[in-house]
Amino acid sequence: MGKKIILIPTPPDFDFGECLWYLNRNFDDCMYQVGKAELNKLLDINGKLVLVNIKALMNQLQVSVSEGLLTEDEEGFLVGYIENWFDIRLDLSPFYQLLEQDERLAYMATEFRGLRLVGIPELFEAICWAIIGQQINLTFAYQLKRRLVEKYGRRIEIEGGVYYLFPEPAVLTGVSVADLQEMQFSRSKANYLLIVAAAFADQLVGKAQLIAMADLQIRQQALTALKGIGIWTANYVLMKSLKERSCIPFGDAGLLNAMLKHKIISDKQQTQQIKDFFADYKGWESYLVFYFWRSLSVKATS
DNA sequence: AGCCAGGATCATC
DNA sequence: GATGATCATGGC
Repeated sequence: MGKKIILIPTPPDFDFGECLWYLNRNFDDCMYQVGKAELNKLLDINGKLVLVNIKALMNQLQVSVSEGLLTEDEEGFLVGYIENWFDIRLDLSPFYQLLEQDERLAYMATEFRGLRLVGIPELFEAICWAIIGQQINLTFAYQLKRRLVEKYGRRIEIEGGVYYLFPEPAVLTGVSVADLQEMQFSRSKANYLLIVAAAFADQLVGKAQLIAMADLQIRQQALTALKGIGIWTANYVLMKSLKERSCIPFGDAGLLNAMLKHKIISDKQQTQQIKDFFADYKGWESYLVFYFWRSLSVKATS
């Protein structure tokens, strides 16, 4: 790998191991590779394809890149990307205090401590991933994403490993519904993906535009204006890509199962109980959702 | 075999 | 504005 190592300081309530475990839980995500205590991901930095390697040491992340030298700006971009990806610059102690007030959830504050809301910084990727994941099980969803990425995404090969970028919108606009159906996307889902790709290619939608909007409700409206994006998808995307703190993907199958599991509801129809429960987590709704999702995967006892 | 999956849309009441 | 049917396909 590259000679230069970039250091990113991390706060006390940050645990890279917990984040890695989440990334690697039971699924096969093609957008990164988790190794033993390290993470590799291909990034497009200012037009350069750069394989990034991340490890944790003491209170910092050690980041090295495959390409020779990055300019100061490019390095700044990379650091910002990683800080955003792992939501590093956030004090989680208020959230843990809230969890500890509920005996059903208090264990999360210790077992999951240091786990950050792992995001999807690229907005286009986040939207596509949310659409892919609509109404199908995650195992199948990850398969679909892999087929899409391996067919239409840019790639590099380094030391025998193959690493991918998520496909560009402009590439997907040249793809037909039938092409995607061959990969076992449903017709409607294929349609949605192409609509979103066209909107991005035409610059009708973008992360900067979304961030510039006045508030959460306006952002939700901007997203749900696109066919195929309902309120669940909008909230998922805002949580994962813009790090909105108060997004609740109501109706989410995983969220409902987690709330059943923790006996916060006894029936998936109890929408009012769900809203009431989240009312105590103002400003931390997204984190609570994320920790609920985390709770659905169980670590093997060794 | 049958229900479920990190839903959205459209028609209809 | 609420509900219900329909879509679509693999996992378990």
